[in-house]
Amino acid sequence: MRILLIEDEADIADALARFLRAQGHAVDHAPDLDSARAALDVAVFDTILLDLALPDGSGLSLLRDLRRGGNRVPVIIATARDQISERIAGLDAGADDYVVKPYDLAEIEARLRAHARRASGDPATESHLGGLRIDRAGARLYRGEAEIRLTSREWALFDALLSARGRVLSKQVLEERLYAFDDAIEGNAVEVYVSRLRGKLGAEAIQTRRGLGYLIP
Amino acid sequence: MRILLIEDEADIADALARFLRAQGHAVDHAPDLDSARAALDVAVFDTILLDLALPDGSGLSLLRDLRRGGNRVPVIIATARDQISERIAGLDAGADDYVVKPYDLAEIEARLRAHARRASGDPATESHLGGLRIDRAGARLYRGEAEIRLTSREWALFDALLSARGRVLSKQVLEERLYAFDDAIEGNAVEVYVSRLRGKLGAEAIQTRRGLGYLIP
DNA sequence: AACCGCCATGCGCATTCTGCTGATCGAGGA
DNA sequence: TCCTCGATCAGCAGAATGCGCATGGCGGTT
Repeated sequence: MRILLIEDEADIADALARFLRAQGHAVDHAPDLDSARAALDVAVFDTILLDLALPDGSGLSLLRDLRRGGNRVPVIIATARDQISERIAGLDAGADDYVVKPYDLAEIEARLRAHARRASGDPATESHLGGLRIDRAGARLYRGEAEIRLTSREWALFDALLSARGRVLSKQVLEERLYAFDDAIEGNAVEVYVSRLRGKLGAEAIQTRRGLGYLIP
Repeated sequence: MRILLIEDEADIADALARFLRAQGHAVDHAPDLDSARAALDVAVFDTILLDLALPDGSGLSLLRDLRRGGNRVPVIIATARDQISERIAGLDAGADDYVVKPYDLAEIEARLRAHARRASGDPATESHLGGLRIDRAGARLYRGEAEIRLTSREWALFDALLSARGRVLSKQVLEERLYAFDDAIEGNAVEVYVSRLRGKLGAEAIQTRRGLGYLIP
C-alpha cells in the first residue's frame, strides 16, 4: 500500500514510517499541510494517516477539502486520548477511523489493512485464488495447509494486484504503488517481483498483458 | 481523455490546447460561455478546465448550472493568484480542484492525472459499444463473457478513438497519438491497425470518413 | 461509363522490443 | 557474524510491430 503520513513531530514520524515500511508499504511523509497537499496533487494514496495538530493549520481543513473534492481515500486521524471532541469533528469531516496517540503500531497496521480491504470492496477476510487461500488481513497465504511465505515487497505487489483484481495495472502504476518518491527506482524491479511471485504462486496466478501491464484474473 | 477547455484568451488557450493534445488528450476549446454550453450539449467530457473570467459572464454560473443538473464531471477552475475568494466560491459551487494563473503546465497535467485516476478507481467505469463491454481503466474488453485481447497499439488506437467518440479523428492525429514524436512513422500503419481492430471488434465498430479519418459512432 | 484516388485487407518477413529469469552484490537485520 | 531481502544486470526467447507487396472495392469526377 502507498501511505501518506502527515505528522509534524519528526521522531514520531520517523518511527512510524520505518515501521510501516518494514511492513512493506510505501510511505511518503509530509510534515505540514502544504507538503501534504503537494503530495496529494501528484500521487494517489491508498490511505492517509493524518495528525490533526500541524504547524500550518488543522488537518481537518485538509480532510474537508479532500472530501469536498470527491476524494474517498481512507483517512485515519490521530488524536490525543482526551480530545474526544476533535475526534468527533474528524469523523464528521469525513475521516474513516481514528487512533489515539501515542500510536500503537500493531493497531495502526490492523486498521490500515481493514480500510484497504473495505476500499477495495472486498469485505471478506479470506479470499481464494486458484488453489490458494489468501488472508489479506493477516498478510498470510496458504496452499492447502502449507503457508507460502512472501517477502514484504512480494506481498505489496500481490496486494496491489489483488485490490484491482480483474483489471490491468501498468508497470508504472505498480511502481508508484510499491515505492515512495524518495526511493526512486530504476530497472525492471516490477518484472523481477512478478517473476518471483509466479515462482511461489504458480505461473498462472499473474497474467501478462504485453505493453499494458499485469493482472490477476 | 476528452477535455473541454473554457478560456477566452486565444494565446493561452492555444498553448494549453497544444500541450494537452501532445499529452494525448482530445481537447475542445470554447472561448466563452455560450460556446461552452453548446459543446456540453453535444458531447460528454472527462474533465473541464474552466477559466472564471469570461467575456459573457462568470464561469461560476456555468459550473453551478452543471452541478444543479446533476453533472458530476470533474471541473478544474483557473483563478488568478490573488483571487482567493473566487477560489473558495468555485469550490463551493462544485469545482473539484483549482489551478492558479499563470498556468503551470506540469501542474495541470498532474491534476488531470490525479482526477482521472480517482475516477478510474470508481468501479463504474464500464461503457458499452454495440455488443462490447469496455473497461477502460482496466484495459480490458469483452464480448459477452469472452475477453477480447488487444495488443498495446490496438488498445492505444481504440482508446484514442473512444476518447473522441462521435468525432472524426484524422489519420495524422491518430498517428501522432499512437507514436511518440521520436519514432516517426511512415506507411499505412494506422490503416493496418484499424483493420486489425475491426477484425477483433467487428467491422461496424469503426467507421471510415473518406478523406477525413475514422470515428467510433 | 470509365477512370483515378483512397481505402481495406491479407500474407510474409525482418527487426525491434518486452518481458522473464538466473546470477550477483550490497545492506541491514537477526 | 551470518543470513535474508532488495536492487540491478545481462542474456535469451518470443511476441509485437512495421512494412513491402498485392489484390480488390468503393466513391466521386470527368
